[in-house]
Amino acid sequence: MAVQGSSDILIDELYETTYRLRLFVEARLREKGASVARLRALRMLARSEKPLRMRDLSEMTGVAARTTTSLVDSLERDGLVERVRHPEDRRAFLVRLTPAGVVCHREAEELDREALAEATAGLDAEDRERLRALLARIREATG
Amino acid sequence: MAVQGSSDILIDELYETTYRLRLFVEARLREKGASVARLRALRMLARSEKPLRMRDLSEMTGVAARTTTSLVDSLERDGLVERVRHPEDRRAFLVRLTPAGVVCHREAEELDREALAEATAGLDAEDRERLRALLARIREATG
DNA sequence: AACACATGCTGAGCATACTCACTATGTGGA
DNA sequence: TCCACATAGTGAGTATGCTCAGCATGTGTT
Repeated sequence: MAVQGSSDILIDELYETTYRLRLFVEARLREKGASVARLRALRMLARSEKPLRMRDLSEMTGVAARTTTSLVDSLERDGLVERVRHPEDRRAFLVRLTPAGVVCHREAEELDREALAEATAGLDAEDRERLRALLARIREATG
Repeated sequence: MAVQGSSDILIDELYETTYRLRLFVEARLREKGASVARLRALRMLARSEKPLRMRDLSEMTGVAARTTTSLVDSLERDGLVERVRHPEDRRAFLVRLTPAGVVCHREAEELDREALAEATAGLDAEDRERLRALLARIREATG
């Protein structure tokens, strides 16, 4: 019982830490019209040599296809990406960064790096390895 | 640069771990018509001697007042809680568990304990303390 | 008593995620 | 060739969170 009680608290702290970290990063990204979800998509588009299909973007960012539709809608409204018909597959769209999207990505990436470095400043290399190992053990247990 | 790159990965792992853990727990709670958000509210109502004001429930669960309104709407639709007018403050409602809510809470609490114990089964007491300390250091850096 | 301000809750609207159902299109086998 | 099945994207609906605006009510001050 005492052991179970202690995992409750531990997991609460894990949730709380992740939540606060997210707020911390979101607050900085918002200044440049970005967000964690947006940055993930912009990053994949920037890394890719060629425009990406919606499907590929979904898989690379790790969210459901439907979520990508909404996200790309919003990025497109803001002029950061554009959808182009796939030249060979008429079902598909290709998504690519606009010049404004390239700029937004670059700035957001910089802010993200700064924020994450700041958030983990209290951890040295050994701490990071230790944390990584502990998190990996939880992931193993949760499939 | 290498250091910043490594915090990226570390934080991604933190997000990923929390996300998967959430799915793991949600899947179990769903069987009983509960969820993480619902359980948090049911738990506070169960712990309290007296019915709680919406405001108090918000503070105890750590979410915005508006979020509590929607959550209580949903719990009320499912017959797990009920709103009663506050006898002295006509602006306020008191929220209390119904008998069905008491049962749902008890079952969800049990499933939650099991799931969390399972998720953290790979960690001994020392690991937990270490993880807790590392998380605390991130929280310190993020305000 | 009356006004100013604070508090309690909810409507409206947004962001991020999900599932399920559907349309349009591609593809492989009979 | 044509039918069955798979795949690409999105509409509809839901859950969980947020902010801002607004109404009703409480409270304290003059």
